[in-house]
Amino acid sequence: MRYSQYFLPTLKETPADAEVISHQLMLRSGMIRKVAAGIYSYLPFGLRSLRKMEQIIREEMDRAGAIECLMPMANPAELWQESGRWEKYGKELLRFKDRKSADFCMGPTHEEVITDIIRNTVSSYRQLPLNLYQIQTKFRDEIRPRFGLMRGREFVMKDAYSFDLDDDGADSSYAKMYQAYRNIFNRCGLNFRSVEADSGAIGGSFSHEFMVLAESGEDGIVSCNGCEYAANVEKAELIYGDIVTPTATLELQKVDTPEQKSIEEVAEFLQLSPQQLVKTLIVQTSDDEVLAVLLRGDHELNMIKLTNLLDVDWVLMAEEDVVKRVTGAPTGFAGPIGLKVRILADAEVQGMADFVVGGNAVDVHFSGANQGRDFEISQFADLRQAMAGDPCPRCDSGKFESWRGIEVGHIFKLGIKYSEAMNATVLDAQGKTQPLVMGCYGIGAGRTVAAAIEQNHDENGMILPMPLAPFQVLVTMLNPKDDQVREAAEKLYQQLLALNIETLLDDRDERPGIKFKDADLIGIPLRVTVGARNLKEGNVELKIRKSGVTSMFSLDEMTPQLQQLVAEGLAFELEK
RNA sequence: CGGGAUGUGGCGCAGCUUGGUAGCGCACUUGACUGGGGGUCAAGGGGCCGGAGGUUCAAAUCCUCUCAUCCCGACCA
Repeated sequence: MRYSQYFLPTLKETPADAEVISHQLMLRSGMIRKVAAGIYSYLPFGLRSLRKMEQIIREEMDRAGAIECLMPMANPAELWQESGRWEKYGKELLRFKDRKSADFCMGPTHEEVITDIIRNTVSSYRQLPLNLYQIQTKFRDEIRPRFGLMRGREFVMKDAYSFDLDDDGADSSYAKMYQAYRNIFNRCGLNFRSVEADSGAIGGSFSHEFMVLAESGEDGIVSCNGCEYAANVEKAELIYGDIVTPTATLELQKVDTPEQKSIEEVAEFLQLSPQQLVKTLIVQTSDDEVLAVLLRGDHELNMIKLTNLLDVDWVLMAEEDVVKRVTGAPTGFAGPIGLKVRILADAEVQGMADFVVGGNAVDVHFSGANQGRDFEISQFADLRQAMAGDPCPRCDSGKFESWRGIEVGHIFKLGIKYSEAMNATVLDAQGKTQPLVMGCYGIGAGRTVAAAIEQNHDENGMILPMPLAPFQVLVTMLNPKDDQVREAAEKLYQQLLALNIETLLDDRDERPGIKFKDADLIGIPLRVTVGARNLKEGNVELKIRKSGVTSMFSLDEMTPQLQQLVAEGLAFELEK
């Protein structure tokens, strides 16, 4: 491709509304443009990366035995009513009516459509197992789209759905997808973790997330430094061992804590560490219960664990007026003593004595508080979020390390949730009707490209790994008016094209500085500079974008050199 | 959905407090020079100041409403 004839509108300055680096660089490098909040156009340069991502996914899905299909964006309401999600999915489901006033929605995921296809076409266990996938545009009307392609409303996703006769079959399908996913992200050159995750709204019995490690990630994950265990902090199990509650040694004492509300403030004010405080969170549930949850001062409540423990649809922090009604004080001073609601506590609290709690009155706390003596806890459970330093639940010696991650893939074992709701069954070998056991498997294609940029950039621009780079080689023709330079660059360009090396020839009539700045910004892995200075010696310069290392080759040596580097950059080994 | 902020040529911004002919840098067009890290000079083109309503002799500027975008939050009691 000739730059002079290409469409690659780069920006010198960072658009004001782009916050994260991948968003900034994708805009600046002419990969994408915003159309509306969370809705983007892919310009040609960005589309090339997206297509490469899709192709890697396609190859690995095919290798794992999945079969590609394509389902529509517009879904009729009936299917969604049948699964119950027309009501349940909430506002993220964008609904609309056709000209006949029939209800439709934009598909945010396609369990309903695929299950409908399968139930109408598959009736025998002999047609199983089956795994169908598509790479398709999804629409989810997110509460808060943000960070460019990272959380868009319209986005390209690969979604796969497996159908098996029984649990064992489904587990095997799941394991194949797990491995395919690891292969995909390895091939992209990403630093990622596959972690255990909560299956959340989609439902199902177990699930894994694939997390690209990056500071800007929206998720917290922990991984063991001694074994393979890794999990989303929402899910990460904690071990508590045998906890003995120490004997109280202090009297309960009221202390004035004027204007001190947060744990940090109170701890600072009383010259204690947050570990010596117990915080009391007032929550309300979908069952309309209000209850209190106690946690050690430096710990975080894990809403998902709490929701699962209580077996309710949701749990929220109580509204200000509810807190006032229950505790008799504004937020900031809640404590367990004298509370009339049910009190739960994180297991860690069981091992604490003589701690500080809120006093249920403005500017008042209690010190020397003790469970059993001063108040009763109805249940202890694992309710907190895992953090760095916590002991691993799977091995003896390991400790958690914590990371931020971008969720680029998520796989679920669904079980029979959808097949039952939608009556998708087959006959087994005994002629008995069985509901299909399903799994579903998603990858955000655009998000993965964005995550790759988050992980691979420097102050001058992005440095996409070879497998995702829009072009493999950039040939920079320094002065197109110099015949020798022009001819040399053209010759090199033609040689590379003949070898099917994806090459961008910067033949623009621009000054060198502009070309170099753009080259760094768009981050093509290999850059060849053809300039009069080196050409006098018959040489051209190679610069590796990632390392910045430059080296000189004769015109004839350059082509095989590039060929080898491209091949190395694309090489991959599959995990077994 | 709650809180905060911002909307002024393609991009980045100033002007708004204290109303009085819409500005700067980059980009763009033409010409000349220049040619290894966003170059120089000269001459140009482009803006219903997000939208609607109001106050006023006069509104980018003040008031009301509205739309859009971004950030934070929905957890630290």
